[in-house]
Amino acid sequence: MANDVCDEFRCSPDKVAHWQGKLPPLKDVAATFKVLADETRTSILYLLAHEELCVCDIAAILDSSVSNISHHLRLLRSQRLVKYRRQGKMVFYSLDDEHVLALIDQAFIHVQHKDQL
Amino acid sequence: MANDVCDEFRCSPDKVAHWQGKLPPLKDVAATFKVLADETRTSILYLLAHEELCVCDIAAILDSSVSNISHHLRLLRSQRLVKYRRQGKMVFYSLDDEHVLALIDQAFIHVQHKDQL
DNA sequence: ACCTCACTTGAATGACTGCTCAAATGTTCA
DNA sequence: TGAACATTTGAGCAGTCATTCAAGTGAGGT
Repeated sequence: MANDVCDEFRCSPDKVAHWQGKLPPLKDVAATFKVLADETRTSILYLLAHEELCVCDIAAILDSSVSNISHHLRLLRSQRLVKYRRQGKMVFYSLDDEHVLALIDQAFIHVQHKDQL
Repeated sequence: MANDVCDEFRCSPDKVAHWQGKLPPLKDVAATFKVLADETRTSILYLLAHEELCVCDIAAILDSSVSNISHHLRLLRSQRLVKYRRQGKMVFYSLDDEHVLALIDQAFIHVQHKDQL
């Protein structure tokens, strides 16, 4: 006889019932965050936000291998976050979706808010 | 003698030199995205954005185990994304940082923008 | 044609992550 | 005190991920 039951009938049946099938498709949202959840990739996006760069440039700036950067760019392409352009032997990458910048900025705000505690 | 060298002196030395030590600390930003990069956790945040819930409620709604949800809540707490309040035997969780909602909304926008291609 | 170079791709490996089970905490009630 | 219950915690396991290495494309120059 408690106000907040959590036995047999599982917690608050009303709340549970209220949410049945009402959750939006957060799978894709999580997938988007998954691509951003890597320092190398956020760095690439940060760089491309300022200027168009070739794979070799990015690798040199981030002090990583060309192969590794190429793998990451492949992931970013799969989520339509970056686009590329061939010029001779080189491939230049740039941002495909400006929304991503807003995402990164927002994350920055959170980090600052978290640290000032 | 090409305009866009990418040998010996590594691509465009000017661009590379320009970015030396100028990258902001994106490690924390990536860490924030890492916490959001899981459907269960984004679902938890989405739920808590609407109402305060106990662990048992969340587990029932998301059709997962209490133990699993508790593990995820621990992660969310470590990033100061949720806060908790004890009431008797139960622990009620709620959002600690409203900024996160803006992040999730922004990710939603990107997903929609990505799909309409 | 051939060689060179920028980049991509695939396999292999070590590290990390999400989930589950079992045991431990902490709170309420008898 | 002791039993019952909501939650936490730790260990273990399977799957995923980031990085490296080696081989494969594709374009330019000779």
